[in-house]
Amino acid sequence: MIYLLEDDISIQKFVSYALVNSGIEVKVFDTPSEFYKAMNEEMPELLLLDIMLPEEDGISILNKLREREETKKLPVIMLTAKGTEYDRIIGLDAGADDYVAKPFSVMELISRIKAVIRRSEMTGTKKSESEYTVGDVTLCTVKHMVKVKGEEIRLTYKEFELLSLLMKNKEKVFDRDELLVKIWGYDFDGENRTVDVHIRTLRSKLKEGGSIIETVRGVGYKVKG
Amino acid sequence: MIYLLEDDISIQKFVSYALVNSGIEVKVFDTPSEFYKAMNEEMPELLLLDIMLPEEDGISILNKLREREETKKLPVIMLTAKGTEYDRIIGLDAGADDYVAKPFSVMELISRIKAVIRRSEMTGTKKSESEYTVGDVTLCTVKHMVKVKGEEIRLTYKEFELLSLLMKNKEKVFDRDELLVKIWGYDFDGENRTVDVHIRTLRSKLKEGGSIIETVRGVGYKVKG
DNA sequence: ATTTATGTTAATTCTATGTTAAAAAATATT
DNA sequence: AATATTTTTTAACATAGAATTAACATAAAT
Repeated sequence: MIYLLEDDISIQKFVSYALVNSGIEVKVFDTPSEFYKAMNEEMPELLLLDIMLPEEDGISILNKLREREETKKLPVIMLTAKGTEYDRIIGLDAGADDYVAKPFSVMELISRIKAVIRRSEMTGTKKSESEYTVGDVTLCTVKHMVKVKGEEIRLTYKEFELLSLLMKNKEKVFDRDELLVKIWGYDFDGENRTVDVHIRTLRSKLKEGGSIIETVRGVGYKVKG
Repeated sequence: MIYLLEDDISIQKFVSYALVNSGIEVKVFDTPSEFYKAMNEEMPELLLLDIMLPEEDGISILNKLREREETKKLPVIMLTAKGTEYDRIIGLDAGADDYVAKPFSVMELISRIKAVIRRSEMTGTKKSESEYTVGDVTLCTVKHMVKVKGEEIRLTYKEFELLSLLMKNKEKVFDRDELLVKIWGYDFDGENRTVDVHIRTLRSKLKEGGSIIETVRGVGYKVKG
């Protein structure tokens, strides 16, 4: 779950659309007060924080977060308007994990988000959330590495994303179009049999471990539970 | 029950004809106001929403639906005119579950509808909606899996669809032609005894559980309640 | 007892997926 | 910038598995 604190509606929509379609859950807040309320109920994995906001400045919000023990290490990406705001941040900033200048592309944002989360998983103590094991196969999102019976397996980006999505949702069946949208992105318009080929290389690279990936004929693929 | 909000009469006819013939109930609305009224009375399983509408834009309707808690997760498929509208959607959209460009084929629409419903069953927290149990038999649409007394049973696509339809409507008798239309599609032109063979393999795969499927002589089949 | 509907089986046909290799695209290297 | 390397995608072909048919068996209804 990611929180987005942003008052510009068109950016809200753009970001939430992009993220949801990449399989990332988002909650959007217009105002700092709404955001603070939600923070007391559920902590997000990451915060996308606009600098210019009603009520309270983004930098001030970030400062407050960094003061409190619970939120000190919350990954934060700042959304900044190009040029104008950048200089100001440098002087005042209490340390966001990354900055993305508007306007930004979907792909850029997603890859930044993933990178920040990966880094923070590394630092943070919750090992539980970064490691998944099914049968002989262990996947570690932090190290971007997969092991089968202790042996390291080199996977490419797409292979890793695919295995990771399936393993994080073991038992759940994904149809090919769903996989394309979540991993390739909503704007990919290629053959959906591309998925099959990746499944094939995955299975073969995983060797004995490849059997955790099951074909559900007429539907798609899943990892057995 | 599916709702279709669409002002173009020829598309209304085309879609409702196609769906009704595939055993899917549809209610058609010309205008947003009629649609909103109906939404207060009965929630559909899914909404087919045209983008270009009188009174109010389809995207604006979708946004409103996504704001309200009751309709936040309503599966929505947008009907778009080819090319022209697509770009616009991407920027503004609050997240439809799928898009189908006009003109579309019946088969495509139906398979998209089924996929979206399956996926949405998965996401929703109501486990009740993705799991059905009758006697010793439990069916889970998300995992595409059936268990009898805890033991996993491997079913093929048609077998699964058949059992799933019967279990979701337990006690209701389906005649063979009805089953053919709902599972095989309106354009299947084969023997209706094909159903018998599938029932046979189902019963035998389900072992003791097979007894939940009853023959109603002279009519068809049902799952007992 | 005869007819009719359904159960059962196995051969045939069809389809989805597996598999491979080459082309295209992206990245790295010189 | 040019070249080499790796990754991704496409397309073609092979194969396993599922769907369908047809024939025969059995049980229910009249």
